Amino acid sequence: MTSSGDDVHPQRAQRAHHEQRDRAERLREFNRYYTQRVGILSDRYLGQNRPLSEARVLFEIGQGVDLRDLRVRLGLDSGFLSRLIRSLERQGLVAVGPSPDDGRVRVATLTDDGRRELDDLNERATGLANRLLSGLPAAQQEQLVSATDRARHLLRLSAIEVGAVDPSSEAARRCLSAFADELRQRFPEGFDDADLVSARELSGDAGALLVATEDGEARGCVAVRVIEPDVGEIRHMWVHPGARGIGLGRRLLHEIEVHAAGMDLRVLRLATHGVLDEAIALYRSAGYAAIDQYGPTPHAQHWFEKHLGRRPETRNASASPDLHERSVGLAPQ
Amino acid sequence: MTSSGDDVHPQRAQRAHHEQRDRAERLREFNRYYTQRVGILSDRYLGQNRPLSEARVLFEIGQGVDLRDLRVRLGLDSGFLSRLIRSLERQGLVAVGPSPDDGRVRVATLTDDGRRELDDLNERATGLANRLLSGLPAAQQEQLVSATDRARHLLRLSAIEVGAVDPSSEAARRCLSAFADELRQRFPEGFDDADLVSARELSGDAGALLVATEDGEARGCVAVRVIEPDVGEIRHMWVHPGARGIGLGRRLLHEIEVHAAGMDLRVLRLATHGVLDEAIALYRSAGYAAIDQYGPTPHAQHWFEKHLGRRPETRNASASPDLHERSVGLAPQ
DNA sequence: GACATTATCTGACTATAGTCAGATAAATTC
DNA sequence: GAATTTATCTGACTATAGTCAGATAATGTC
Repeated sequence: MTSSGDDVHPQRAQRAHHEQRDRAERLREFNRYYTQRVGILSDRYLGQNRPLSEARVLFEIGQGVDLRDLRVRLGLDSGFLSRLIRSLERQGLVAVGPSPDDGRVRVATLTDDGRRELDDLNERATGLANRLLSGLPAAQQEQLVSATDRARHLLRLSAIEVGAVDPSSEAARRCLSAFADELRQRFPEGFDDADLVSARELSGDAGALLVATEDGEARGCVAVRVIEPDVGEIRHMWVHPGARGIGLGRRLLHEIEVHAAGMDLRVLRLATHGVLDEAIALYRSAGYAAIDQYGPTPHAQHWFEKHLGRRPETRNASASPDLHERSVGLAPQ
Repeated sequence: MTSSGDDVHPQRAQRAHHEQRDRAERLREFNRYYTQRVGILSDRYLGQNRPLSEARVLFEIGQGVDLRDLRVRLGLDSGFLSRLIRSLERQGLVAVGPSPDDGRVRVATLTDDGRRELDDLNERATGLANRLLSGLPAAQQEQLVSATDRARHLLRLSAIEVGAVDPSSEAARRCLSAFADELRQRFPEGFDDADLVSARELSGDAGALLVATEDGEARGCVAVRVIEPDVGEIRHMWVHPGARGIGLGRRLLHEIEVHAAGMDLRVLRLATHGVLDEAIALYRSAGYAAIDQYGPTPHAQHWFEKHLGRRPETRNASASPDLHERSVGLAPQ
């Protein structure tokens, strides 16, 4: 599915394996330090006199929740949750009543006291975070939260699976129609579903469709279609609005390049609409060069091309950092 | 001690407060996501059939530890630890014996079985980290661990306290002598303690000495000395070898600038030796401009100067990101 | 309308994590 | 060398977190 060590040269494969092992150790080192020092933020320190599980439930209730949802979300045993809720009820922090939709389901809401308690909890958590930050000058505070933002985004990205799907499948069609819906809104001239590539053109040797899914939900797609011998065209690059800014576009582009290389394509072209600035910036930074119009490309004002090397991604760690950064696009998006 | 919101203009103070609040929320958001998704790395998933506390003890024993140290390091009740060790002993994973130095103290070591078990534990933890990373292409894996490295360094930096100390105190002298020891090794011509600024020149209106401490241990220092009306000289900038690469030099420079501004100094000068490249790079990126020699400065080949604005740090978030980055040094060190 | 399913609750358990008050023996202080 | 301190151990507790097997009532399926 993902191709981080797909390599024919044993030496390179060896090095890639080594690099990944080191990265795992770096991640573990972070985890050790973080849980030791910041575990405070989540741990019982927040609950003060309250068990952690009760505090967690209080956090999750918010505007009122089905106990059923709560159980699933927190992964709790139904008996355990029942008792937790009962205890919070006795403390006057939550009220439970039947759901209007389903008489079996019970809904928990915060009482005024409960809301106050939750505000307190939040206050304390933010206070702890602030105390942690206040040790640093503003510029370094900003660097710290930028780093944690970035890490959070990439952790989320790592939970998204990207893989080839049958373009005529229900999932594929749903994803493409969400893509079409968005283009309809963004293109001044509108967009017609007929401009989508047919399922036949994305199957077998003719092309491929990759779909990105997070917890089973489609979060983006990208397609490639053979337009000449050795030449493929990237189509339908789309990232769900709720998954933007985490590097999914860049990853999809990488994955489709790997897939295209696997189809023995040597050149990739693509056409894009002038209103899609963020896409244009992505293509440029991923090594695509502007070219003249190369064929019938509806809704397009910009055309790009990239020659795939033997390996679509240069992982040349021994080269200068600058070169590396440019070639694989380490620059922030 | 630290100056992140030291501001005379109420409006600016307001905004600074707002910014810090937002940063706290970003940190909390990271914490929520991280503990939920990666808590796996540290949590009971590692211990498999073993309670978390036993697994933690197993991790910490390593080459053999005093139970006394272990108790302090893990913050455990002595009775509790005693029972944990007893349980691991019964499982044949650790052996305990008396300490050769102190008959009261007991030392725990891993048996062969214990070592195997620890290897297993480590294997599993690295495997989990790898599984997490393997969802990403190599370039984005690298971005992720770079972000966590950076976050770890800055979290550590936030635990370091920087403050003015009496330059004739024991702590100050120890720190300065560590500084002098290092210069003796790095300067081809050697270094004489007589070249250190006297305590008198760093006291009262004449100057100041800031020391950075982590868990009570000195990790660096920096001094300022008034050399002309309105003009101060930065001296004795030093970061402990074990605390390099986390941004402490930059922070010390910032703190001394704030301190100098508080002494109504308007210009800061400094002189540095040619072999200290990393220091020279720091001064440049913090807005210091090279100048001609300005006075008797032993062991120096480079001279720098910076004019302090009313506020030594521009926190001008509304300016272009590029400008901001340049002025406060967001560039990686 | 019989039957299966689902959401919650209750009672009875267990495991883990810890706390606290002495007891004991070695080391340190005076 | 007596008194104090320190490191560990033991026994007796408590709190938290969780599991599991039914019981009950509302819903969905046929």
